[in-house]
Amino acid sequence: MNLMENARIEVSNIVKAAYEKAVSQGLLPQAELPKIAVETPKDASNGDWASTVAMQCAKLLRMPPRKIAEALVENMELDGTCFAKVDIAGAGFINFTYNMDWYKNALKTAVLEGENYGKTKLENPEKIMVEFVSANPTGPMHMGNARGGVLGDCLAEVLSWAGHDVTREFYINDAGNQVDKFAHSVEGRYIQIIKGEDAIEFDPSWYQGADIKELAQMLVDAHGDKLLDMTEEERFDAIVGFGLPHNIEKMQRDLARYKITYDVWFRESTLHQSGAVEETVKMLSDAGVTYEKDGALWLRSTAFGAEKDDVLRRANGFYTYFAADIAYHRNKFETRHFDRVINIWGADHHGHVARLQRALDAIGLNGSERLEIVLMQLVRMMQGGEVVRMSKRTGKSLTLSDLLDEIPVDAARFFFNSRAAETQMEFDLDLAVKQDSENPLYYVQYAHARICSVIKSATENGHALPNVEDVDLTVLTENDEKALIRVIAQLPEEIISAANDRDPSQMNKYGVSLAAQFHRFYNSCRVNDAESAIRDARLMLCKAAAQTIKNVLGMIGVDAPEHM
RNA sequence: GCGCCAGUAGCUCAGCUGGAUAGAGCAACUGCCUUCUAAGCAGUAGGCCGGGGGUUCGAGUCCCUCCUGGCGCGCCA
Repeated sequence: MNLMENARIEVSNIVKAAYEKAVSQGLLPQAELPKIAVETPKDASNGDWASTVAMQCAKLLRMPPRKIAEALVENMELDGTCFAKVDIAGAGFINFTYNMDWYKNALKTAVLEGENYGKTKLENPEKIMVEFVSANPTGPMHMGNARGGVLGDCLAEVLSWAGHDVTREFYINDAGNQVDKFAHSVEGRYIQIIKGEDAIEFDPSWYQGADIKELAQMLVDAHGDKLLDMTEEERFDAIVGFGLPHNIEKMQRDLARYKITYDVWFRESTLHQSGAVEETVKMLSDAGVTYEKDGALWLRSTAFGAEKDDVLRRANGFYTYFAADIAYHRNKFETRHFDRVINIWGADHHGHVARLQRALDAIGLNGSERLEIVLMQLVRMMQGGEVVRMSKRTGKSLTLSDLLDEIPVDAARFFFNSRAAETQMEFDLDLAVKQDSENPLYYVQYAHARICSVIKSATENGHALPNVEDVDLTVLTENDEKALIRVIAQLPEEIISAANDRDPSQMNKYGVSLAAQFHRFYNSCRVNDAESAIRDARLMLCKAAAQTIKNVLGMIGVDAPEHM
């Protein structure tokens, strides 16, 4: 249990005990109290914790809130708790203030736990898969993938810090219509290269990106015109067999450059080959939720509240992406035994969330509870004050590797993790390139570098970091010192909250507030000029702050530089 | 038409399960380096929290409704 959670429980217990005592003295009427409301005041001058129980119960106890608060506070026992004092404010707020022991413990915990500070150990960790990006291997990754990549990677990391057993997975859509389209696009360009532009008319359904032409050229370089002699099927296999692995390797390289590595790359085609798709569709049929119409096999989605039924197997005999997706998720739950699966999807896929969950429900996998989808709004790219349209057809899209050519990886990662998934983001490339010092990332990194510099300077003056057990931490009584300790102490709860909300952007916000409090401390409290007892305690505080920043930045996947 | 997400300072956004005078950053203005990194700090200015109803001790937060913006509603993925 972390210090914050512990304090919350103590407040609740103190209030409950005080109520019992007040009742026994006849100060308050006997009643069944609701769950004691405990919160952290926004303004630290109102104490570290507050209970609004007095207002909450005014009606129930038929007394003015302040009277209730007075009766409670009179009967409160703080000995043995982490609080030094309690007082009443405003309409009847009961405010609790930490004692020095709490500060001492908080700081010591951070120092001793070091690079593990913030981690939670769960008795029953969940086995969670985070599936993210899963871009089509038919072309380069775009800016939406850039955002999804960071959100997924950071979410996975946060979940893992919160104590879960996390697997990162990339689903490769190497089957279906998109692959056919891809093959035809490359084939067309291949023929154009061999026989000339006029030999085959450009088909508007082709992908138009330069990458398609490059692939065609590579095939020409490797095989000359030999593909023309093949049957259509052989040619298709040759193109796909070369093109997809080529693209997948490129995606892996780009993602590695983006500091994302996956545990599993899962191919959709394996589901078709193994018969898992067919088998899954049969399960749905056996469950009685399908029917045939117009030569196709349909899922009775309307029975689950959807507006329309969905096709599982097309009239041409091929399974739809939806059917494969059900099979894929069945594989996640049934074959690989994940307790929970979290997918990061673009908001444009929101229509698929419910039907996939319901289809899984229908085959007994409880998708409504165990499959969670984080919907991410797509990113609007701005350049020169104009929206840059992303389009595979025109091939004009900005790719992930373009982005990384323009701005540092850490800046991109921090930026894309700075907002919750559902907020719409604008990405101004012009600003991102030049905006260095305005970027909050540098604000946080700067705090870390500053601390390292302070510690280095201490060491150079013969004051190496002492052992935390040998330092009297209770000399840290300045407001900015205590405020910094309080922020540091929040880390474990911040991580748990980010994990539970599936919102890793909370870690960015926390990192900024931590850096801000350090900068304030730095400006008001000298470390190396202070007398030795205070200097040592402040050095400990610096060490804890640096470690906390480093852990937070590490979670986001960005470096904590020692000097800038 | 239906569904999902959003609407808070000039701009980009925080605001946790309803709580105390609604907060940051950028932009503007004023101070602070003979002292550990000024990529910093302190301060000033800037707000019918989209509109209107409702719920209650108390609403930016919850409910209803309307307005505006983004995205969906394929035998594509």
